[in-house]
Amino acid sequence: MTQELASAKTPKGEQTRALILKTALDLFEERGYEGTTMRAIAETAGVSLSHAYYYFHSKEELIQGFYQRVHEAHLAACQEILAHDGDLHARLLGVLNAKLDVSTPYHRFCGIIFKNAADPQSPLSPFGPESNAWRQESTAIFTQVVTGSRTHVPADLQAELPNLLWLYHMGIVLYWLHDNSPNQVRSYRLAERTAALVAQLIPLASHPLMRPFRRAALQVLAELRSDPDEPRESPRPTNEGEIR
Amino acid sequence: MTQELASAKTPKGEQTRALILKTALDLFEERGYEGTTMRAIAETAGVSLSHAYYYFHSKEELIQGFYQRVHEAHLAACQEILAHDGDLHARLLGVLNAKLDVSTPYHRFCGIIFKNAADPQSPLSPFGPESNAWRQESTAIFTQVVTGSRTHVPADLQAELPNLLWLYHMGIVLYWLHDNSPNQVRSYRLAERTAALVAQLIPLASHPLMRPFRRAALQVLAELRSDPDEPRESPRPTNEGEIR
DNA sequence: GTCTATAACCGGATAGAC
DNA sequence: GTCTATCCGGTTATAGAC
Repeated sequence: MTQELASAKTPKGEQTRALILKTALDLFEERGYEGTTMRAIAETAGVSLSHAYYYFHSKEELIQGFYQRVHEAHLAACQEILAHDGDLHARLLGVLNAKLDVSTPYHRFCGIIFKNAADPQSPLSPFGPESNAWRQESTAIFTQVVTGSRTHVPADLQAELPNLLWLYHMGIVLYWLHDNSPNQVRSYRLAERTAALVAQLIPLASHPLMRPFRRAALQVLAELRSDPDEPRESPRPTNEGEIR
Repeated sequence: MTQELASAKTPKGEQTRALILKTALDLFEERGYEGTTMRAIAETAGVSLSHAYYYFHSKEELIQGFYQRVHEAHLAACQEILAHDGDLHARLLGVLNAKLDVSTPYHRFCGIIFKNAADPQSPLSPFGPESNAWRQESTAIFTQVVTGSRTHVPADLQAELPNLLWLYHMGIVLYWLHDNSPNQVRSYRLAERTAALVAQLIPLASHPLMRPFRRAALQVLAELRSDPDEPRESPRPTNEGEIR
C-alpha cells in the first residue's frame, strides 16, 4: 500500500496531485463546497478540467485526500500533549482541542466529509468495516489518554473506556459540525465542560453504589460487540429468561 | 399553520401531492437518492416536471415530506403505549420500538437519505432550523414519556430530560442506520438494554452522591442552550472565577 | 388553484480527437 | 496530458390550459 486513493505514479504526478488538492482546499474555504466548481479548481491550479478528473475521479474524492491530511495532523498534534501531562482531564481535553484546532480551518466543508462518512454504505462511514484502520488508530489515541493518566480506572471499565471515549469524541465532532458560533467557541466550551464531566464521572463510576449500573452497562457493550444474533443464553444454558 | 411545506390547498391537490411523494419514495428505494431524477419521479407519477416542482420546491423537500409522515406514524404508534403504562422503562422502550417499527420499511432508504441529512448545511439535517418543527414535536413525545411515568425525577433534571432522551433516541437511530443484522435485531436489543440502563440511571441520578455531578452536567446543558458568547458571569457579577 | 409543455441555465461528469 | 464538445440532471422561467 504505497499509494493512497488515486494515481500518484511519478514524483511529478504527485506534485500535480498535491497542487490540485491544495488549490481545491483553498477554493473550498474561499467559496464553499458547492460554490467551487471543478472548472474553477482546474483553472486556478493551471490544469485542464479533465486532468483534474484524472487525479480525482469526483469532487468528493478530493475530500478523501483532505481527510487523510487532517487525521495525520491530529495524530501529530496529540503526541505532544500526551507525552507531557498526567492529568486525565488535561489529556482528554488536549486531544479534543487538538482535533478541533486541526479541523478548524476546514469547518465549513467538514460537513461535506461527514455527509459522505455518514452514509452507511459509503466506504467512508466511520462505523463501517472499511474504516476499521483509522477508527482503531483513533481509538488508540484514547487508550493513550487513559493509560498515561494518573486517574485510577476500574479494571472492568479499563478495556471499554477507550471505545467509549472515542464515541464521546465523535459526539463532540458532531456538535462541532453543526456549530455556527464564531470560531466555534461553543464546541471548545462543550469539549472543556464535558471533558471535566467525564473526568469527574470516572471516579464516580468506581464507587460501590454505581457498581451494578457499571456492570450492566459494560455487559450491554460486550453484548453489542459479540455475535449479532445469538441470544445471551449460551454461557449459562440452564438459566431461563432475559437478563433485564 | 394549516399546511406544511408546499401548496396543498384542495383535496385534489392533496392527492396529487401524496402521489408524487409516494412515487418518489418508491423510486428512491429502488434506485437510490442520487439515482432518482426529478424527471423520473414526475414521469412515473404521471405529472409534468414543473408540476412536481409546484408541490415540492426541491428534491430535498420531498425528504422533509417523508420525515413528516414518519413522525406522524410514530406519534400515532406511541399514543397507545403512552396512555396505558406508567413504567418509565416500558414507556421509553415503547416509544423507541415504535420508532424502529415505523421506520423499518424505510431502513435502506433512511441510510441513503442520511448521507444528505448529515450535512449541517443541508435543510435535511435533523439539527438544522428547517427541522425545528418535527424535532420539537419529537421531543414532546419524550416529555410525555417522562411526565406520564411513575418514576420520580429530580426537579432540576425534569426540564432537561426530554431533550436528553431525544438525543439518546437519535443515537439509537444512528445505530439502527448502520445495523445490518437481520430485521435489525441488534438495534431492538440495543434499545431494550439501554432503555433499561436509562431507567436504572435516573433514580441513581437522584442520589445525593450524584448531586454535584448532576448539577454540573445540567449547568453545562444550560450553558449550551444560552447565549453562545457570553461567559457565565452575568447572573452573579460579584462571584469571580469559572464554575468548574 | 391545478396542471401541461417547452426551453433554458448551470455545473458535475464523460468521450474522443489531438 | 489537454481541449472541445457533449451529456445529464437539478432547477428556473414562461406561457398558457382547465
